[in-house]
Amino acid sequence: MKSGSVILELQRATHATLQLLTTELVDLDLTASEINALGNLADGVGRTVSELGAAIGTRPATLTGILDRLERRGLITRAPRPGDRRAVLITLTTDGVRTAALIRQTLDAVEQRALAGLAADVVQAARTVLLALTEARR
Amino acid sequence: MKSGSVILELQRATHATLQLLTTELVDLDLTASEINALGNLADGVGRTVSELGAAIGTRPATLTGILDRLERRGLITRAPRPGDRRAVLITLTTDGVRTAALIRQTLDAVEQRALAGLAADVVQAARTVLLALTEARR
DNA sequence: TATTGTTATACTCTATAACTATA
DNA sequence: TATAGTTATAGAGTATAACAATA
Repeated sequence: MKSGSVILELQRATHATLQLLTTELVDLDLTASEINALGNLADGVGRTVSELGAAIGTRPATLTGILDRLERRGLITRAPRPGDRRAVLITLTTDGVRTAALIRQTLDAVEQRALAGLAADVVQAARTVLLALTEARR
Repeated sequence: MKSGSVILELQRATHATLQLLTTELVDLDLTASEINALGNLADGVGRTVSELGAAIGTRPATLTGILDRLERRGLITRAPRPGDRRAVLITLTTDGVRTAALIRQTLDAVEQRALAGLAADVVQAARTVLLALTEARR
């Protein structure tokens, strides 16, 4: 065992699932990043640009363009955050809630299908490893 | 437990490790995709464009540009594959071997550092899940 | 005819730095 | 002065379709 690199396997899995997701959600006409953003907002909790950027791994400058398109399509709104007007709070619109729910649904379906044969503790172990890699520092 | 989506956590971990990697390897002046390609070629086994594309999750049309830059920098060579001259066999040059080795070394170091506290069977479980997600079909 | 890879096009993502507005 | 986000720019990744060479 223990042949390849976990990190290379990680990137492989990410590309594969991303491609599968955009294929299944092709009718929404959204990019992978847009799907990722909406998927993270799906819980209905508003987030600032920085917070969302940290969650999906994109810088604020990149996120601006993604949010521009989502806003233009009426899926999110941007508003200054009460208490600190420098920050921008991103919230799903009614349409956005519906779209995000569909994304989460598809996400869960893909996940269940892919991991159907695996024991719960195996999946839980994977979560632990993913979290450790996410928090890796130099 | 079991709050978020494994797939969203997967993408988060990928972004984080990718960013860490390019930071640690900034002296090589390579993009994430170039690092990914070289990391996959590091075992010294030649691969066709299709094979490498499948390994790193990019389409042949995308890979062409990545390979163009790696070839221009003298890290890989392209040659028709004996037996099927339609296919292009990608091989590391001497410089490429050295660079790929450094990448694998850094990859392993990041991985060891991040997963230091975790039991071997937890990491192995994560590999199983990553493989299952990589092979997910609709 | 089918397959492998490249090219062409248009759009999206990315990094960096400069900028605005708030704090 | 510092922070949050946007804008500007240039380069890289992406999907799709059309194409040449080979099978």
